[in-house]
Amino acid sequence: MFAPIETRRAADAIIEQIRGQVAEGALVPGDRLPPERELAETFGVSRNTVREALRSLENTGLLTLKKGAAGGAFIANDVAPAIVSGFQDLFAFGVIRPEHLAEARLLVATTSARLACERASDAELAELAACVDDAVAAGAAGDMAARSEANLRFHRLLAEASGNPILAVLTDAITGINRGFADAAGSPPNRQILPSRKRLMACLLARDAEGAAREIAEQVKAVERFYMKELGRERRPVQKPARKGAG
Amino acid sequence: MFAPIETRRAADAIIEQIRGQVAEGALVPGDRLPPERELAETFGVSRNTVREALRSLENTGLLTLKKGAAGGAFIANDVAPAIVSGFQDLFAFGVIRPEHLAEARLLVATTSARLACERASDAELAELAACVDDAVAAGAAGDMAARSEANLRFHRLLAEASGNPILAVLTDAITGINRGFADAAGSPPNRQILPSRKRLMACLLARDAEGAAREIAEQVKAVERFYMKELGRERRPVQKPARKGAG
DNA sequence: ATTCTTTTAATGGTTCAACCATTGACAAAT
DNA sequence: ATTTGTCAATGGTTGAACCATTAAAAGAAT
Repeated sequence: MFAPIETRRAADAIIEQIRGQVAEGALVPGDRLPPERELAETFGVSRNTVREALRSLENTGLLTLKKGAAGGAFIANDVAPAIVSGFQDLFAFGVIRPEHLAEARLLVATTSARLACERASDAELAELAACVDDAVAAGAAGDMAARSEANLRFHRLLAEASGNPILAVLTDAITGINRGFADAAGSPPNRQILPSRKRLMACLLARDAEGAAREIAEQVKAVERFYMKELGRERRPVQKPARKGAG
Repeated sequence: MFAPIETRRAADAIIEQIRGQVAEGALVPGDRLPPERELAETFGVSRNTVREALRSLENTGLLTLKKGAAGGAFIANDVAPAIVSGFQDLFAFGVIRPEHLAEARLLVATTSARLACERASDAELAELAACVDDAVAAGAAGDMAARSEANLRFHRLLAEASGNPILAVLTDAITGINRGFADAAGSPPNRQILPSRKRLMACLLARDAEGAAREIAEQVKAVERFYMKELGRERRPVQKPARKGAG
């Protein structure tokens, strides 16, 4: 007979409206929203409420807030970082565990390699080759951090060369979590990685999809084994700290 | 000689601190944060600033804010929806396009099917079978919406049965975007889907990974073809609405 | 005229104090 | 034992005020 009343929070309604405009294409990257004071009047809420909405949207990468005279809230499609940190959160909560990550890395890397073989442009192949050279140079110079960065960048470039941005985002997400491992375990030896990279580049240039997939699969597995060994050696029991509040 | 000073926003610093506590495991799901007024005093900022931070974190699914006497900010690992809406945003911005989605769907579904063959428990297999039955019943009753939901749920269950939550999250993300297609294009005919589902279930029960992967791949491709045909028929030119503000 | 400096206005960032709305616990009445 | 009323804790919202930053306009010096 009577239906329960729904009371939405004002900020959530604002978020929804802005998201809706973006989804419809009425707001495209670069567009500027009215100033906060004006939005407050338009929505009939206080400026603080508008700010809560804008800040949340900025936090998800949908908006960029710039202060100053020509400032304001601008539509930005910098959403990938939010996805990456979302996966990081899932890892922090233990929903995603290292073995899941390893499996996903293998899947994403091999798929990227296959598709890159079919679709990579000459420019992308050149960039990949240059990335390998960077890793070689960094390794020769003893700069392990730079070498590690180059190796991670290689995965990113490979995913981009696949032509599917979903793979690129996933690579970022996996890399974002993996970076913690790399910091804790140190870098795997170059003598394993670099020859594999050379062979992989040869497969890419020859458009040998299965060969490329096999090559990067072996390399990914080798790196995983290295991490597991290193981290297993100095494994600490899972932190189970004192819980605060009313758990 | 002098380095540029960094002026961080107070709310961002608070977000980072809370995220850090979660990442360290000092805050686990269910834990309750101190009340906003207390947090404001602890951080030495105003309550509004605390709220901006808490609202952003709630928006990303890391916190749940409950009002009332025993209310407060609780740690929640309900992060998956944020990832899903992140992918939806990428689609809205045109970064992810339908062909990317189709490719990803194929990859995720076939991988899920393979892994589910190896790992699915009897209970999970039973749930999958029940889901197929639901779809059959809904189709027989003419409830297209329920049938569509059951079909989408099948993908979700299959991904869960793979044992890798990353696949489950990706399935949610892809489904979230695809739902728009389903609404626009209507439901594909049952006579295509259901026999395929039966064969797939047989493969799962027989632990025939390659057979299962092949089966769901064919079905996914068929559905994609259906959508492309339906949407191509009544294709509208990409909405290019009037741009607001200073683009 | 050109260049440098100053001023000004627009805008986000933050604070404060207050009040409302909801919720759950406890007490009181039945 | 059940209902009802009261109360305190807590998030939700408001409005006004002020600060900090930025870009553009105005003005001054050359």
